[in-house]
Amino acid sequence: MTSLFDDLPLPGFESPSLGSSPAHDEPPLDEEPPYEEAIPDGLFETDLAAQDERDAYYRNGHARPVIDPEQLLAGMNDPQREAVLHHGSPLLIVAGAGSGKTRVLTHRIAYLLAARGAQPGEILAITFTNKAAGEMRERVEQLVGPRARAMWVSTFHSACVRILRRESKLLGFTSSFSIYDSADSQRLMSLVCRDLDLDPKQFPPKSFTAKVSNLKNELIDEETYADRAANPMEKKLAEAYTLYQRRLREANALDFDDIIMTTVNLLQAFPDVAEHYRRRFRHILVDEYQDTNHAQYTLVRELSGGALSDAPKLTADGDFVNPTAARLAQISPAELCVVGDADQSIYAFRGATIRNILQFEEDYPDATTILLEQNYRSTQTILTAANAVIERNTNRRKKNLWTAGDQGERVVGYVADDEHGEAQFIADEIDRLTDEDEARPGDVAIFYRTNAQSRVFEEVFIRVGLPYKVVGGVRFYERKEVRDILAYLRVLSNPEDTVPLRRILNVPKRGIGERAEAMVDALAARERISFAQALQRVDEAYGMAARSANAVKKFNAMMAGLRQVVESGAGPAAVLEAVLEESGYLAELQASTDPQDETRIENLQELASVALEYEQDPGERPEGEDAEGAPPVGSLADFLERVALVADSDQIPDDEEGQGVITMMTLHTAKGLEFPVVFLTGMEDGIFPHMRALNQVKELEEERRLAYVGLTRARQRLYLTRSVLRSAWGQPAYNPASRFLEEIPDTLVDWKRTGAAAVPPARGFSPSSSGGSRSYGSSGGSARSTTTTPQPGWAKSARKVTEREVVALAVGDRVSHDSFGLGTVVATQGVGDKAQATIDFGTTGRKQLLLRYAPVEKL
DNA sequence: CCCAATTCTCTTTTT
DNA sequence: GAGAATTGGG
Repeated sequence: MTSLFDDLPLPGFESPSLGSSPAHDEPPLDEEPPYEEAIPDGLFETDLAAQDERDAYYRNGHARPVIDPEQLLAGMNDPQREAVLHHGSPLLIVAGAGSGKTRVLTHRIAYLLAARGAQPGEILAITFTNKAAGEMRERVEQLVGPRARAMWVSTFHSACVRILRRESKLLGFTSSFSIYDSADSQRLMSLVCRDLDLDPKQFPPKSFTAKVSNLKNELIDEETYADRAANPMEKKLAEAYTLYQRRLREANALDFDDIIMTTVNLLQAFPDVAEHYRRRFRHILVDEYQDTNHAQYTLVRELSGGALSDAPKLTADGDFVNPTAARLAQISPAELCVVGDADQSIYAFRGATIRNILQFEEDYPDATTILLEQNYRSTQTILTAANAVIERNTNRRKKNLWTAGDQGERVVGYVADDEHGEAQFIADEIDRLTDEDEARPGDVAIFYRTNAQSRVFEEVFIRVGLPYKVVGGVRFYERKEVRDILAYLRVLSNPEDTVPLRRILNVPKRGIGERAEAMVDALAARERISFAQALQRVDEAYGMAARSANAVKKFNAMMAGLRQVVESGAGPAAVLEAVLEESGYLAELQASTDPQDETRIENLQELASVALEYEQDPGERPEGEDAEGAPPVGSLADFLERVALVADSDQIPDDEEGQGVITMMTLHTAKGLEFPVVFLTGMEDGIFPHMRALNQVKELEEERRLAYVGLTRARQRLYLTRSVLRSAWGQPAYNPASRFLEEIPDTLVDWKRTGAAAVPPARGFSPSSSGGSRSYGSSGGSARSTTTTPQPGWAKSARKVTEREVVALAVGDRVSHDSFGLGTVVATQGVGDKAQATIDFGTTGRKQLLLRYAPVEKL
């Protein structure tokens, strides 16, 4: 079957048209499809139905398959060719940015099928996002035809879900288990902490959630952790972890991290299951290997076998521990091919470990490494800039990207007075590029470090009328109203699932307050029944007001009615409609006068149309054993599973016909993509690199890799912008230039504007409003406006600061303090009489000072 | 006992 | 500036 989400159109996007392979990585492959006569027998079934299917397939615009192995190698450089041909030992492809790794991967798969007799069912290809999986499948399909559909090309998470659904009985849950996303996990952990009477100040549920996630990524289960917990904090965490897991189990649910960890446990605990998958998957390919965490690493190892540490387990007598283990040891390892680039590892914060790639050779002693350094994407100028930045990282395998192409234009730099000026410059520049036919909106991408930075761009772009799309941020599926309605569907699909049940209990308001809920909870605990069952027995709840009990009964009746709708065989769209009506949710929104509720209704309509499109085209039925345990195609459960694992990057607009839209996203989301024109914004110390990374070498290096990823996304034009003044969570702050800017050789950058006009306001901020933020040096772009020049936020407060002059400080300034002595400014915050500075006084330590009162002097 | 207004706290990045 | 926790009003 296709990867889980291939056919699910995402809100706000045209359905991707099949066959329009986004231009990526490489010069286009052979335009001319091979001859049909050349297709050997067996590539397609020969009966008539299959013939019809094949004809329809080609009429739909698919290229004819390439079956000539020689053609698969045409136009490749030597290392690429070697990577496609290699066989016999584990293969590590170190693929620099833009070096054609997707092409190598897809052609390798095609080659396995065409020339090495591999069956599609023997292939497992793993990527990190559904979009990447979909693209890979599509491109392989273009090469080898529809037989590619029997391959598993999917994300770690969907592949594991598939395995788990099939084997769920072994693990004691049903195949219809729910998947908790991070918001669900968060909520569940909050409930757990409350049950354990933990002081949220001392033991914040949020950090517990993060810690549990880390433990799972390290494959440490709750029992193991409980045994080793030493200090009070760890003991509490162990308690919470244990209860959290129990609650998940009771709800027949798994969280994101469980999906991987449980699959690993399954393979390790049941050798016959491991044997099954090892016999099945003879070729395992992993993309973005540098982003695998320990759990994912182990998963690959268990699936493929053959790692050094994977020696068969023997008893003291030298016998295999059991017959299955003996058989397992005899299965030759799968051919493992991993592709990655340590320089692009940007997910260490969630447990990815570079170790996996750096030590691949140690784990697999007979491994071969192939290095791809030739870049087919960017100009040499861009590559030189990127190389210069990444070279600052230590402990890194040397790698030098180069291109046979042009030098290209210089990188453009711009320093704005504030973030509005930055956005305005970018808008003007895009205007110019499109007017002069240098680029279409769809060619342009804007990257930033944090999602919050997108807002200003949106404001300006709306005003000047530039078409854009923000990828990520408050995601569609994380909007409150969408989650509320999905929670109804989840309860209908899995009645014991407590987290969504409690979410909807009083949404919309129906008179079941906190107290009533707590009483139901108490009843559940007393009777040792689930929350759902306790709801059905409200009458037994102690101390429940009659009014509340009635409200609960009304709720029960409403849910029973909805359940009937489900049992009558209605599809997800129809059920969703019934929920909107019967719950009163839609009515409440319609009655509201809050203009925000109108967008909420639109979002729900969007959700309804997603459901409808799913219902009309629910995708293909998995074949044979792949279907085992999976929810029936078209069912509510299947629909929910598809929406549960959607990622930001799955929503990136495909390069459609026409002008396209400007794409805005975080640097993390940008990985794996490329655009002719790229704006890297917010190049300021404290923004990028992020404040929290400034003081730690390791984190700073990860930020630098992130910068490297950003720089190497650009094909032809690269812009680097920063702003002198920027409002961050309420208060304005001055940030110095990003250190990454200084790491790029001067000669490569053409500064269109430097910070000259933007010296931080002089001492005391004498508020001549033209001082700090003048109108932008816009050069007659059609769409510009001075009205949005922010009335300097500090002007008002600055007026009060007349009695005493506030020292204007910037990061790096040396100061002297009357009692603390000499120090260095490490951060500044706020402006006017609220201006603060964090100052490092060496042995005295670090102090945060309100400058209005602090006796400091700038040196 | 429930709800609405008010006051706080956050924000890196994500499957 | 938004979302959650908290407090006072009904």
